[in-house]
Amino acid sequence: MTQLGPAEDDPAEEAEPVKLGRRRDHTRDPDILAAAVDVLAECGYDGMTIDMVASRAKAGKATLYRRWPSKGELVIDAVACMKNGDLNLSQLPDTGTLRGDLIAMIKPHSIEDGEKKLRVIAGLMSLLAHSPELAETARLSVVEPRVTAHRFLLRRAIERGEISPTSDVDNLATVTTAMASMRVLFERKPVNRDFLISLIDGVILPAVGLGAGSGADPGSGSAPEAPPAADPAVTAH
Amino acid sequence: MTQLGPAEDDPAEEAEPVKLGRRRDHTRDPDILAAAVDVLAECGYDGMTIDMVASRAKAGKATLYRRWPSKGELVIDAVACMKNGDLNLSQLPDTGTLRGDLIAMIKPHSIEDGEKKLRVIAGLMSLLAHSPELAETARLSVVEPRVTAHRFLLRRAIERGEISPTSDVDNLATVTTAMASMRVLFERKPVNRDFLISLIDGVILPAVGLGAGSGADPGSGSAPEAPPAADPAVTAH
DNA sequence: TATATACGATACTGTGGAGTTCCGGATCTT
DNA sequence: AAGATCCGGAACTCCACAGTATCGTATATA
Repeated sequence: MTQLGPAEDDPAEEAEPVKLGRRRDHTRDPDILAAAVDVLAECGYDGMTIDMVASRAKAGKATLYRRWPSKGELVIDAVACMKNGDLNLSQLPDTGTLRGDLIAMIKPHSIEDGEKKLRVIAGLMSLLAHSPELAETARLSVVEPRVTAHRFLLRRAIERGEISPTSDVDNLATVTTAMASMRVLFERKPVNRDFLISLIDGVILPAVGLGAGSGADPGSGSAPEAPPAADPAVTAH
Repeated sequence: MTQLGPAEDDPAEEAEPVKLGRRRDHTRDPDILAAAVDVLAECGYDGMTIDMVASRAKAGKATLYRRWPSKGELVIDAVACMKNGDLNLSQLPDTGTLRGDLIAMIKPHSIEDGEKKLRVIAGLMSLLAHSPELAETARLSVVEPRVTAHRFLLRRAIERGEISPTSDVDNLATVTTAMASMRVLFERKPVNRDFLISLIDGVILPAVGLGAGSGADPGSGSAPEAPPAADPAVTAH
């Protein structure tokens, strides 16, 4: 419904000229939505109270209800405003090799961001079953951008001739996000760099025929940074 | 804490001889726990009320509180009693090939069972962050048996010499469960036979060097049942 | 049959939180 | 300065649900 952003005016809402005293500000929206996301990540939907969000945003409870008709609507907006910024296809890494691209996508900020978003989703997962709208919003905000990014990198590797065009792009593009979700939600272990590299070298690359020999070091070592053996176009290092 | 089962007596509880009228029956426990699991799968932890469980089990609310001190304890027992039966390692399929074993694990009952258990976990996922005990119980009941089964099949394929001993067994054993979870919880699509086969032929087998040529049919076709090309020991068909 | 217990049903209490209302102060417009 | 509106704070109502208590009944022992 509502989109975040510093300030964005929907002209349809300004139809009738309001020129009295102060105009409709709703200038607290970003703070409130950010507070809602924080509380959701920590307490989940049912553990979150309107008072928590209000006090964390240093706002009055009435202010929230002036802006959103119910707790549910607020949460929908909060989830929607999590839609990722740092994953637009136009500025994904382009190192010349699939492995280089995948490694380059491992950024501490992105990992931390992803873990928090997963915790938010975990907090309202019981609602997703009964609210298709919220479920779709959550998917579009959290998993879809990451899967799309991976799919883009895989497709480019195919066009480059680096990997086979019969590779199962759709499934492979989802593997990393699925494994990270499993790790955060069920195993409660952090998604660190070593884990992601073990996925790349132990699952993704072998599955597209780029395995080092075949398969890889069963990821537990400290720094399995060594690139695979056979490589059609190694540009870096 | 409490384990399910048709009837199992903890001798420690029978210490003092109770020989009056009727003995401690608790004969309704299985019905109540099953009802709790059902309600959890449909409504989640916060959506579930004690009255729902009681009425679905055709029991009185007081009966539940005679047996469990609180809603939380009941839920812990309900989750614990979901621990799988049909996945003990001693009777996993043994077809002679990894692909045959993986395909043989696709059983409608097992899929349906798994989806329901995932829905239960989804319903109390927001609690897992604050209750390590419940989180571990859930993991042991739902994901651990499946991952262990896959790990067993992969290790056997290594011993058999069918796949490379450097295969990333731990990650690959988790892939199917992780992808199925993603599909059920986020994408809200059913885990059907075609999807699981596309995982086997598009991710697992290629990753261990058993891909058909390399990669497989990007799973959308109706019956991609054709086994891969090179195969060291084909016994079936 | 007499006794004691476990059970189902139902009424009850207490509490936490959603949503509402009101008010004083701050801020912008004119 | 005067007017109008938004905000933060705090009090309030209302309700759903956890947990308790009571009672009649069914069932098993003796």
